[in-house]
Amino acid sequence: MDKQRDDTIASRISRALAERIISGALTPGERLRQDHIAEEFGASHVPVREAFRLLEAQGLAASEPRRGFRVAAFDLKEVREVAEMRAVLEVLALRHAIPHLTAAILDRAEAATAAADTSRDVRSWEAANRAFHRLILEPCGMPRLLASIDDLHAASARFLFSAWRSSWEARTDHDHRAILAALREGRGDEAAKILERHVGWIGRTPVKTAAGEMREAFSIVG
Amino acid sequence: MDKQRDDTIASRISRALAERIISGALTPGERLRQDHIAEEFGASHVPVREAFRLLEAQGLAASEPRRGFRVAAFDLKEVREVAEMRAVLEVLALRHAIPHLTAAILDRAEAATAAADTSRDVRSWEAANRAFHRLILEPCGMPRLLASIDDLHAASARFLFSAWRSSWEARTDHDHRAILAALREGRGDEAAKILERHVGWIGRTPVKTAAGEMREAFSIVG
DNA sequence: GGTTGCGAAATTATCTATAATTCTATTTCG
DNA sequence: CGAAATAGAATTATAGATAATTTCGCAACC
Repeated sequence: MDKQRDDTIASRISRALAERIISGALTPGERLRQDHIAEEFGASHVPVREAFRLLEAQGLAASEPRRGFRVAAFDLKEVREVAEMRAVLEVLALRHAIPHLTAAILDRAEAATAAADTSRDVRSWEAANRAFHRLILEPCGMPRLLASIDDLHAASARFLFSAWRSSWEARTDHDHRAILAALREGRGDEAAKILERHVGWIGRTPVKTAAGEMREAFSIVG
Repeated sequence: MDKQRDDTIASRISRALAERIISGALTPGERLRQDHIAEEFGASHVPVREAFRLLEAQGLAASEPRRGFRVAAFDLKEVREVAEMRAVLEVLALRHAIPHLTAAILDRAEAATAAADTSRDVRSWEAANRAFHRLILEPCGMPRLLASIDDLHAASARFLFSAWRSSWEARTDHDHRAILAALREGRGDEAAKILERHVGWIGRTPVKTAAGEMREAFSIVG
C-alpha cells in the first residue's frame, strides 16, 4: 500500500493483466470485461479502461469500438511477423550497441546465457533469454527502438508459453555463445548475422501435451 | 454529427490532437492540459485522457505520472532513430510485398510519385510521399508491421514539418522512380537496397526561415 | 539587498460514482 | 422456422470528489 510514487493504478492493473496474458492465464480472444476487472482490483472502471489502452499499445489486447476489448488473438502468421520484426530491429540495435559494448557487459550476458541453459522451466528460461538480449542491445542508446523490441519480446514470450505449457528440457544455447565469441573478437558483422538468423527462425514442432498426446506448436528459438 | 459508427469521442480527439502535433501547431514539450482540451471539444476529461494514451502509443505524447502529459520532444538523435527503424522495417515489408505486387499497384505508386513531384507545399508532398510508401508496402499483409511503419511515418512527418515550415520547392524524386523501375523488372533486391538508403538518409541542411535568415534543420528525403 | 527555504493556495491530474447509449441474446409472434 | 422486439448486460460519457504537484508569497538568513 506504499508504492504510489510514480505508479498509477492504471499502470499497475496493466502490468498485472499483461502478466496474465503473457503467461496464458487469459486466453487469446477472451473478452476483457471492465466491470469485473475493476471489481477484482477494487477500483473503478476508468483506470481499467486506461490499462486496456496500454495493453493495446503493446499489442496484447485489441479494441473493438463500442464492443469492448479482447485479449489479442494470434496465429502462426503473427508469430512469424513478430519474429521477423525482432530480427531486423535487434540487428539494428546491435549494430549501434557494438561500439559501446564492454567486457563487463559481455560477462553479464554470458552469465545470463548460463542461467538460461540450466533453467528447469520455461518461465525462468524466458526471463534469462530476455535478459541476454537486453544486455547486449541496451548500449545502443535508442529508447524508441528498445521499447519496440521489448513489446515484441512480450509477444514472443506469449507464443512461447502457449507452446511449452507443461514440459521443458534444458539445452545449451550455442547461438548465444557464438554471438558472444564474435563480439569479443570484434567480428561485429558476424555477430549480427547470427543474431538475425537466431531470432528470425520459426518452425513447427510436435509437442507432448499434458494428456500425453502429440500436437503441433510454435517453436521459437531465441 | 453523424459519423458515430465505430468512432468514439476519444479517438476523434486523438486524431485532432495528432494533427496539431504533427503540423507543429502544438510545440514539443508543451503541456497538454486535459481540462482545457476537454472544454474546447465540449467533452468531459475522461475521453481526453484516453486520447492522450492513444497519442502516447504513437509516440506523439509522453506521460509523466501524476504530472500530466506533454507533447513528445525530439532531437536530431531521435530523427535518426526513427529514420533507421523505418529503413529496416520498410525493407522487411517490401520483401514480403514483392510477390503480391501487381502492375496496377505500381501504376498507382507512380501516380503518387508524380503527385509528390508537382506538390506546391510540404503538406501535400508529405501526403503523396506517404501514399507511395503505403502502396508498395501494404501487400505484405503484415498488420503489426504496417502499424509500426505508420507510426514512424507520423513521427517523420513531424520532423519534416518542423524543418520546412515556410518554404518549399518541388523536385523530382529519382529514388522513387528507380525503386519502381527495379520492381517492374523483377530486381527486388535492388529495389530493397534503394529503399533502405532512401529512407535511412538523414542530414542537416541550411534552411531559409520566413525572416530570410538561414538556420540548420533536419533534412529528410523520403 | 539578494537569495534561499518554508508554507499555503490554486491548479491539475486521478479516481469514484452515476447516467445514458449501444450491443447481444432470448423470446415471442407471424 | 424465421424475423422482429424486448430485456439484460456492458461499454462509453458526464459530473463530482480527492490527492498530489506546482506556484506564488513571505520571511529568514547569508
